[in-house]
Amino acid sequence: MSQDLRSVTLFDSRTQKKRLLEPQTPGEIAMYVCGVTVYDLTHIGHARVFIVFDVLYRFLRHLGYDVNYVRNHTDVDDKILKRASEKGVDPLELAAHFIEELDRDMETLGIDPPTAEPKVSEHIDDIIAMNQVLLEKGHAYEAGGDVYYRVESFEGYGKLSHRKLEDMEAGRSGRVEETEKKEHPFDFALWKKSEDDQLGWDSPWGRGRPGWHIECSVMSTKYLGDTLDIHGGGRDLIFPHHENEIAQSEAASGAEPFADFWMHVGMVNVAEKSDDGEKIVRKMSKSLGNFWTTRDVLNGYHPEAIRYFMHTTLYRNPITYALDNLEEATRRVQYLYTALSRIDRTLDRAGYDAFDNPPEGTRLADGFDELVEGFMERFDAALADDLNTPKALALIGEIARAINEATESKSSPSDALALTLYRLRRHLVGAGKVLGMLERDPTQALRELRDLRLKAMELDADVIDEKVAAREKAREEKDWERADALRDELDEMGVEIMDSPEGTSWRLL
RNA sequence: GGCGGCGUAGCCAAGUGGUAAGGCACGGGCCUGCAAAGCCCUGAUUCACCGGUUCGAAUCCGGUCGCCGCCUCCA
Repeated sequence: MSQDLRSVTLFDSRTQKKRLLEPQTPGEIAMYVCGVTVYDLTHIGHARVFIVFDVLYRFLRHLGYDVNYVRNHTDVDDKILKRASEKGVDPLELAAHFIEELDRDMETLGIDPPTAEPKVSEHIDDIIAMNQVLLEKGHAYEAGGDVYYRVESFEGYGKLSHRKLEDMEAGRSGRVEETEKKEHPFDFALWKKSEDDQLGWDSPWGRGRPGWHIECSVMSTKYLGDTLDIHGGGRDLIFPHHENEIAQSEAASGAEPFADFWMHVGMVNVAEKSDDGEKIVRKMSKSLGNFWTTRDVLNGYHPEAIRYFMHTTLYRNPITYALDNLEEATRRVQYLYTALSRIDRTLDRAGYDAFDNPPEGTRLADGFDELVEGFMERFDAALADDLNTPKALALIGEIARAINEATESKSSPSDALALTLYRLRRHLVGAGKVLGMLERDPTQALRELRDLRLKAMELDADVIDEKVAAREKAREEKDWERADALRDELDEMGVEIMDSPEGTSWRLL
């Protein structure tokens, strides 16, 4: 396929510039994203990466690209071995368990499954094969059952992270593992010897297991070829993980570049109090122990609210996880779904189910032409500019405002207004789909949002409904004093009352 | 010490050479029995600070200050 697809500009971390995405095969995209080392539940830093690339995946397909999206699970790793031995379980079973948990969280978040999700444990032979190639080409050496990559053999080492081996030496200060086995302190393990009681596979160098970086080089090229159009992951993977992947892949295949675009997602920060009471904002990470699991956050907030929150900041910038921000995002999602439900209500009033085939000669209502006609183009342009989701959200907000404006009147809508509402809904839902939002039935979504709040506030919907009903009765009797007293009671509980011609509804704040 | 990023209204956050999107909060109005929701109006002569380039800079260059990330496992 090579018809006119909208051109997409992305920021490439290697060249540190925005550039036009020009896939090797027109119309097709080969994309690889580093997944998670599965020894625990995912945290929302992982969730951010998954959401960002989910949007890219959705957007590229929305434009008509055929996307081959591979995201791995690292299920063989020393952290997994450590955790498994602590718990006295089999490492591969531990990993399998956390892959299931990850799948559960990502499904809840509405992450579309990638084309393939390969695991290290299923590619040991391929890893051994790439090691052999690297050994043959002199880019690797064996040392006492281990195999190391010889960083000085690769001229471009450092080209992604923009640093030189010499510069790193200056700051190393004993932090890089030095063994007498290594020729150079920055040489890294492609294969590690396993003790008898450790997980391992037979290899030409004895029983062992893969090093950390090799699995991504192997799996990406196996599924997508020697040159990827896009390779992504969290910012913190730039060095050493992605730098090492380049060294391995380019040295093994001889093809350059390994990836045309390197995309890196900014860190999720968290605000904390330091020891002396100062407010500090710093990176969320396992090693700092200041992380929120995706599961925790999902227990308190709607998946679409989490997605909305992630979309409020450009993917490359850091984002600060804060309850206020999640709550604001929740209210925005509520606002958007409320707008959708207003359309249904208004169209129902006029007896319209849909407006696929508007009556002959029907035009848009006055004042809505510009917004309705150019919308998807503007929306696509926002995302085509390096995934500018904040701008995309602003545009979505315009549609919702227009819907609310168009549904202000309590009377039956004209044909023109019905058509306008129909088109606005299509835009809102269509744009939402690209961001992985607004795909639920509005009534259902609003109920889900409400139920989450009920749970968080430990309230019972029946109790609220009773009070609301009692207030409605009082209102019918024009007993304003009693009605207002009941509303005050509800208000105390955090329940907000909304009267409308269709009756009284409520929501939680 | 090396490399990279950021500093835009009370808060969150786009914009990166052509004269400051959007959201939240605040204030005013419409609607309402009163509210809420929704809608309308309202806020930065200014983009950390100091110089420079330019007809023109938040946007480019140099410097200063502050914050953050990577250089060790990390998404």
